[in-house]
This record gives sequence, C-alpha cells and structure tokens, in this order.
Amino acid sequence: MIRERPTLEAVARRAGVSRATVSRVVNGSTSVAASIREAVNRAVEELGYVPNQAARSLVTQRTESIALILPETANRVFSDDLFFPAIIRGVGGELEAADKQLVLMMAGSAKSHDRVERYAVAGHVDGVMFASMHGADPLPGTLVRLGIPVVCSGRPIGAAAVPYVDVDHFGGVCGAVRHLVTAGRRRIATIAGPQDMVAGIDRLAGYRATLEEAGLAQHVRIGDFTRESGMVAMRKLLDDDPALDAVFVASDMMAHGALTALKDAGRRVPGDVAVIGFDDFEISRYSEPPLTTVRQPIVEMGRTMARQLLGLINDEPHQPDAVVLPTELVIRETA
Amino acid sequence: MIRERPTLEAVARRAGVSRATVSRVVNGSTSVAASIREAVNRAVEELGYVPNQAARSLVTQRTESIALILPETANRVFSDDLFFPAIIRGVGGELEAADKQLVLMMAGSAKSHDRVERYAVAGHVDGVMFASMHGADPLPGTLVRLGIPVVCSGRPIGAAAVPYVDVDHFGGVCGAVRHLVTAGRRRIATIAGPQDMVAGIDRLAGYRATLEEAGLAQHVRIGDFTRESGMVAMRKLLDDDPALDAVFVASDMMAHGALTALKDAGRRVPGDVAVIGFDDFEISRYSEPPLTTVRQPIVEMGRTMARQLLGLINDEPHQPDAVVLPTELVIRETA
DNA sequence: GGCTCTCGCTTAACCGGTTAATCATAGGGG
DNA sequence: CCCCTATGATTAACCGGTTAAGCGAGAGCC
Repeated sequence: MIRERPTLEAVARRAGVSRATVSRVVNGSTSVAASIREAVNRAVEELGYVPNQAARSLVTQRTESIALILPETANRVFSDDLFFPAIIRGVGGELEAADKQLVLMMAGSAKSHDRVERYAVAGHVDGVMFASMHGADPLPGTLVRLGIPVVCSGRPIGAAAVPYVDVDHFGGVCGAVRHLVTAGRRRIATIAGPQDMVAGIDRLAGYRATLEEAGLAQHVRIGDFTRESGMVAMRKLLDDDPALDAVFVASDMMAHGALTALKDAGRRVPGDVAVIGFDDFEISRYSEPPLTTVRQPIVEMGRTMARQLLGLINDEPHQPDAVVLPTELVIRETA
Repeated sequence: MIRERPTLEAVARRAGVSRATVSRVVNGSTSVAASIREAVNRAVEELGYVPNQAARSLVTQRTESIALILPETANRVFSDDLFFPAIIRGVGGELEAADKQLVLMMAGSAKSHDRVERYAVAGHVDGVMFASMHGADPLPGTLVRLGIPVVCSGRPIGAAAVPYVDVDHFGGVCGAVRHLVTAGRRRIATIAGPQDMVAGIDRLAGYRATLEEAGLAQHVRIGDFTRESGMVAMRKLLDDDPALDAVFVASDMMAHGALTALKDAGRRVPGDVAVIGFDDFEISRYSEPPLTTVRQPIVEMGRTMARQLLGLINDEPHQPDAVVLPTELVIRETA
C-alpha cells in the first residue's frame, strides 16, 4: 500500500546522472545542460519524485513554514469571536501565495506558552506571528532577541521592540465619538475593552480625548469584548446615568450585547440612545437595527503581517517596524 | 544575536558521553544508568538544548504534525461561517494535548488542491484531516490509497472508503420536522443546503422522509448556507406558498436570513410561521426571536476527528471507520 | 577460576537532501 | 600541437539526529 517514496538517488540512477545534478535541476539551477535537465525532469515525472522536506530543512536550516500564535487556549478562541478567523484568512491567503505553510498554535496556558517558545526556538518554523495578545507578553521579545523573525498584530505592550501591524484605534474612535457629538449627543458613555490589551486601551483613550475636547462628562464601563459583557456593562451604564443618549462600544460583539440590554430597558436605538461599535463584523450589518461601527480591516491586517514577516525572513531591506492601517466609520442606523 | 543552537554532539561532549546515550536520555529510554541520565539532563539544561525536528524527522519518518484541509479558498473560508472556526477549535485542542502541530491548508483552487496533495504525499505531515468538503473530492481517497492516515469531517460522497466523523443529520432533521408537525404545522417548507455536500443532501432527505411519513406536501428551495441565500430562498418560498406556516432551514446562517425575510414580509415568528434552523451557533441564542435549532456538536466533531486520526497514526487497533455523533433539538422561541 | 549472560555504553551506519571542492572535457588561442 | 580556460558534471562532506550492532565489565553459576 505504502508506495516507497523515490529519493534523489533513485531519480539520479534513472536519469543516469549524479545526485548533485538532480538536486540542481530540481532547484532550478541554470548551469545544467538542457539535455540533461530534460532527462532529469522526465525521471522525476516518471517516478513521481517529491523532495523530502526534512532532509532539505536539515541542511538549508529553513522549514518553509510559519507559526501563527493565538494567545488563548484552544477552548476559548473562536468561541464567539470573529477576529481570529479573519486574521487567519488574511495570513493564510498571503502565505499560500508565498508557498509557505501555516502552523497554528494556541498559547493560553503557561504550559502551552512554554511549548510555543520551545517550538519556535527549535527552529521548526522560519518565523512567528502573534495575534493580538494580552498584557505585556515577553515571548515576542524573547524570540526577537534569539534572532527569530517576529511580527505582532496589535502594538505590543511593554518595552520590547517588536515589529507589528496595527490599526488606528485612536483615530477611528475619535472619528466615531466626534460623529456622536456632532449629532448633538451630550451624554456619551463608553463600554471599553480589556485594559490589558492595546485595542482596549487605545480605544478608551480615543473616547476620553474626544470627550475632553468637547467638554463632556465621561461614563466608562469595562467589558471583555464578549457579547455577554456588553450586556452587563450597558445595564450598569444605564444605572449610572439613565438619561445617557449615546454609547461608544469598543467592539461589535459588545455592541450587540448593548443593543439587547437597551431594548430590554425600553430604550429606542437610535432615538433614545445612539450606539457605535468597533470592528464591522459581518453580523453587524444584520443587527436590529444595523450597527453603525468603526471598520478595522482585519483580513488586511493578517495579509500585512504575513507580508512583513516574509520580508523579514528573506531579509529584504526597508522593513518598517510598524504598519498602522486606517479605520473607517461605517454609518448604518444606530447612530 | 542568533545564538548557535546546541546539538546532540555538544550535549554529549559536555556530559562526557556519546551522542547515542544523549539521544536515549532525551527520548526517555529506560536503559540508562541514573547517574548518567542525571549528567545528561544537566548538560541539556545548561546548554538549553532542543532537538532539531528536521533531523529527527529525517530518520524517524515522522513529523509530529498534522494537516487540516479546509476546502475553500482562503478568501471564502471564515467569511460568514462559524463552522470552520469551531472545527479548528476542537482539532486544535486535541492535537495540542497530543503534542502535535496543526498545519492549516486551504484547498480551494485546483492549483492549491494540487499543492495539498503534493504536500501530504511528500510526507510533510503524519496525517490529514479534511473539513466538510464539496462534491466527490478524490483527494481523500487518493491519500488513503497512498497509505496516508486520513479522516474526513462529514461522510465523503463517492465510493472511496475513507474514515470519517459526521453528525446524525437525518435523525436531527427528522426530530425537528416532527416537532413542527406535532405542533400542528401543516404547510412546512424547507430551505435546503447545497446538494453537493452531505450536510445538504442528508438534511433534505430528513425533511422529505418526515413529511412523507406525515402525508404533507413538500416545498423546497435550495440555498448555499449563507445568510444571503437564506433570505432569497425564504422570499421564494413565500411566493410559492404565501400560506406556509413553518420552515425548516438547513443552517442557522440561512435561518437568520429567513428570519429577516419573514419580518420584511410581515410574518410573525412563530405566530404565523415557525422556523427551525440547524447548527446552533452562538448567534442563534441572540436572534430576534431566539432561534429554535438542531444542535450539532461541531467542536466535538473536531475533537473526534483528531482522536481518530491520532489512533490511525499510532495504528491502534479497533479504529472505527465512521463515527456519527448525535444531534439535539434546542427549543427556543421560533418554533 | 573460567564461562556465560546481562547490562549499559559506544561505535558507526543511515535517513535524504545541499553544496563546496574537484575533475573531465571540449573549445579557443598562441 | 599544446596549454589554458570555461563549462558542466561528479565526488564527498555535511546537516543533526536515531538505532542496530558491537563491546567491555561486572554478576551469576558451576
């Protein structure tokens, strides 16, 4: 059943040349006579030869594969979230085009965190990408110090100088909140994201800056980006200030939770309370009412990360340390 | 910057033993004296030795990694879909526990399809898992014939005898439709899934069988599992039979589309029309009204696939050719 | 005491490629 | 005609592990 896989040696014998020559042909070296190249290719074809990556990696020190680290345990990732799938989609497309393999790793527990480090350090991959992580994770910095190409999605917290790709959280939020102010809203609250993530911190900063600029009072509640936490936070905000007339919510998921809470509390949206989210997930086009939100180009982030990493790996010059992609206010019906 | 990675040789020198002995200690062989084992472990520790997987694979013919093939181009996967993320979650968790790596591959285009085959055949992975594919894809069968361990999610169409994990589509749908019948519904339509996928075919079969059994007329429209297609199909069904009083929708996404279409058409749910979906995605708990649906344990499917594949790889005996997981009717408010 | 057996380590072959160094051959110049 | 060079192939070393076979020493047995 298991057909013995032909080796370079076999191809060489069949083509009547040496291993080295076959290797050269397979790797597209130019200095091989056309007739020989022809013969080798025929032999490759006939035997169905495919090079053994392990053997190749052993000598080239390259694996042609790249890790994407998701900073949650496998059980939590993807539960309610549309962020990681989109990142994967962007990364995957770009790597496929470059003929690299995508190795997915979850790094939630301390144990798996360790595993990831060992894996990367062991040279199983040519480079590592981190998807938006929590807190000041030392791992990216560690890997960089070891000379492993790394790119993060989301500006890393902490001192480590790690290349990253992020979106303009601050600018996007400012635009959104200003939109509320311009529309005459005066009691504008926010449901912020976790304050151990840049996405949470920067979006809250944008809210604060804009309200300060407008001379309005701030009402803040913190969520964890889940729908459930959005509901809870919205209820608390309504307790805090029953007369609030707008809320900027730092993620679409939480915004959906907020919408539910508002409906339960008998508020009309946007009549009584305007709502703006952040993300622009697909589902937000279908919420009731359709959600006004700040679009961040997640797939594009994935693509950009991959491109940057590939650049680093091939050490192309002029690799920017950071790329910040623009966000865009998408106006639908909630504000 | 790039610290030279220590090799077995280096560890052996430091510990004052031979390469072979170090190898044995590293791989946990028992027949090594405690004192030597001690010394070797110390050397490993001090040097920060991590074995080189390429070298190891070369001789063991094992890569400790496993491919998950997603049968869409990277651009389409994950767009609106919550199925693949859940599969990944299940698979990822199980593989992590087994210390295997997950290699993600998209196989949409013919070109990438080829790439996947070459990759698997080249022995880059110890086994391959296919996530629900379209039509009668020959690839799984091909790989099986080459002796590569394969497991599919979703019973494969066609003759190939490939181990698979699936859910009880038919039974689940029968239960759901029977629920509608029992509730007194008499004009029960369905929005079926694509008829080139088992999930689409079997669910339609369940609908047909149950209605036949109940002696009721069948109204069928086909969608492609997207929300949009659900909306369109629902409108068509209402054209077909404005008086229909229930609809079984073969996926939650399409059900959400159908809900929108029903609302637009002025139908109350479940008053005028009862709706039952299939999947039980997270979002279905939050639709308006919350969706009654057939739950399929997607994460568990992923886990089971991974377990089966690991069993095959370690050629444990008694590997079932097929595992069919149960589905469960989750009654909320739409029926 | 000598023989055999066992235990535990070392030696060395091998996995399947890449590539630097080497060598054969044909062509060109003097 | 001979020597030199360019071209293009081959030889062989190496990547970093695993593991079968070999071997030395201590224990058990008669």
